[in-house]
Amino acid sequence: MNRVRLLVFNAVLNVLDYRVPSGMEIELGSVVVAPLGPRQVVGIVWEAERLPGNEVPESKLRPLLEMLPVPPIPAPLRRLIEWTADYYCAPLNSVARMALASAAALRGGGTMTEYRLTGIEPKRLTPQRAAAMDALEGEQATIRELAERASVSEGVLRGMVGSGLLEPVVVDLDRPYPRARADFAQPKLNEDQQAATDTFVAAVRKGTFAPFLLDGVTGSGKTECYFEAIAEALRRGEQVLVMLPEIALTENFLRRFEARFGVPPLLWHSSVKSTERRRAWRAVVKGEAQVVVGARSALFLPYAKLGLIVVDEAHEVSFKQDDGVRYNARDVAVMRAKFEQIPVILASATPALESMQLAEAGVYTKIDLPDRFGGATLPEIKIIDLRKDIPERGHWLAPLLVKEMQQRLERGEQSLLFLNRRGYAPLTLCRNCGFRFKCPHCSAWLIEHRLSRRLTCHHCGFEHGVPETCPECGTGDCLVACGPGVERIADEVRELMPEARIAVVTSDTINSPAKIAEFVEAAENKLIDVIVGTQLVTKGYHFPELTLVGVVDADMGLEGGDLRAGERSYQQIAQVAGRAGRGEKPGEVLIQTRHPEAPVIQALASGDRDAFYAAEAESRRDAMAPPFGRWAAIIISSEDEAEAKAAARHIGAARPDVPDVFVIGPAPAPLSLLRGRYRYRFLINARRSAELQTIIRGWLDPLKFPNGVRVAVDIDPYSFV
DNA sequence: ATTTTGGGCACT
DNA sequence: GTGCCCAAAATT
Repeated sequence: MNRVRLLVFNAVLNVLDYRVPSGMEIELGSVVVAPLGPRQVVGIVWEAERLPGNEVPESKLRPLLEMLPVPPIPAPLRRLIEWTADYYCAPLNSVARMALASAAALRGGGTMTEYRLTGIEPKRLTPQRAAAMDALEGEQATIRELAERASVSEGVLRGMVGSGLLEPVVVDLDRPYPRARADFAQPKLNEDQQAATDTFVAAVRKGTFAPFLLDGVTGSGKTECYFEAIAEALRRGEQVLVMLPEIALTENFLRRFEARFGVPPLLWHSSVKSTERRRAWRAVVKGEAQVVVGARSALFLPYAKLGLIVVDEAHEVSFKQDDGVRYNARDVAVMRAKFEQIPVILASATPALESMQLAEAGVYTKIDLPDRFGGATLPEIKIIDLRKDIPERGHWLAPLLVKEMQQRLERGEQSLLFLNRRGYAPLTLCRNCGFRFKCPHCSAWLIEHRLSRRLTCHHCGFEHGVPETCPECGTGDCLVACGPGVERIADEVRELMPEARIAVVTSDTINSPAKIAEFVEAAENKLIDVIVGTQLVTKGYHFPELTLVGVVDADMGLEGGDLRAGERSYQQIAQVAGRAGRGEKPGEVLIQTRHPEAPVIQALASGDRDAFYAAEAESRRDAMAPPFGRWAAIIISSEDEAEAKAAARHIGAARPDVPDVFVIGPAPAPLSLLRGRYRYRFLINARRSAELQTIIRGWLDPLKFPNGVRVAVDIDPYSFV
């Protein structure tokens, strides 16, 4: 090869031609450095169609500068990147970027200095040093990380190095990870689990594309089943990717994984520190990383020999990325398995309708785990009609629910209240003049947080202290909180049951692995009577003494006109209901609603899941929504409202006139101001047969926009915001 | 996205 | 002719 096409990491340029200098041994997928104008860029040697007669003349080609010492990006991953860019109407290089960790990781090698306690017992200690000694027992990390962990300044630690309390340790950046052992612990499986396991193990051995939908009720032991598939891949020396929807779920997963395989898996998500990221990336590339557990971004890593993909909680909406490249990691995972020719397991207690349809159509093999493990029974579900069983004024818990909670407290059992709303109250207003606290950067109210005494925007993170007087009319003591959040529900429980020990579980309070571990330990040791939590508590936890789940507001998720609102509510409530009665004692679930007749609520109460899926499928068919039709959104945004509006009109004027494609808009997006950007939106509905992506590309590609305007295409949108 | 270029224009 | 600003073109 003396001439190559290179996918360069530059915002608007994708594939450029370069000359290969003699002596440089490159192949497809090689990662190289190339000159671009006066600067240097990293690129991947790409196989791309070359239009005959349209070639860049030899004289314009500049030579590649350097080949980076990493294995080439394998062909199946290059095909996946192309498929993703094509399907989601995204630039090739922004997809490809997700396959590389950082520029530093590409260079590799080297060492760094970490520090640990020497074990010397000092005679006297300053309070800061004493705190550090306590917090850093058994820890080894960089000064910066240790300082963060011990909540002291870096200066304190440097002082401790000087007086010999901390010692430096030189660490190899690429040091290997401890090996997982496929047969570390023997699993105990019931008959259904064994059958599922046998199927998975056979599929891993066969090593061809095989998508599975592992459909098992909460508590049926799905994890144990796919652990055996992982074990088989490990025995064969293959790598495994496990995707979890939220970092918050990993703590529980890590413990179970370590119990089964003897070592923790590798973690890959956005908050993994850069040095660890780099080490993990290099281990992934060399095939040394055996099992990688991660969020969406772990999907595009260049595994050397991937043998299995598992997507746990596969129905979760957070697998849909809503910024940057808007892809659905669950769907892309299946495509990756296809290109890699390996099995993929989608596990869920409440599969997405799309997945169910694909299973029915025979595209996915459906594996059922109908019973709870160890003889535990599914909880009994009852509906509380809030129109009849009315909570006290200014309260949100119906008398019946309160009575049940009090019984649990007397029996020494635990209750869980679920409300998917952080903070104390979703709206604060002035009783005197009606002023409402609004985010200056978003069209949204500020949410009051009593724990941190701040008003916060949940979209952009804007924060404001709670003022004494109304900023509009100046009246004092006039601000009233409207509506409930988990903090307010916790207050209500405190008032009703003063002796109860209450834990508020939201991303505000449980925001680190240590805090999660602390909470889980407290709950397991019965140091908590009532858990009040957001969606954070709906999954993954197993508390044997938890026998009552109360859903504070089952109607909340149904507002907003989102296509998947019904399904999402069903999944969320079914998941949180699954937390009850996981031990020997049976569980009970109380669902508070103002619409007991709604299909979602009826399906939950009767336990008739099939009826719910059938009803949901019918309403999707009517809306021409997936899987019967297709939706896409185009979101236009700018810091300048007029500019955004003009760009939206510009796009509207060029709308395609194609049969089977219906364009709605432009209209201000539901959140018309988000993070300081004004937003307009088109919705596009198409028949399944329509070439939706081709039509959208043909529509938008010829258009030009001012610099400050961003135009984003969202194929199969989840959030209609 | 960033850098280079070239045209138009005021000023010397 | 020279410097400066801005828009347009190029980047392989």
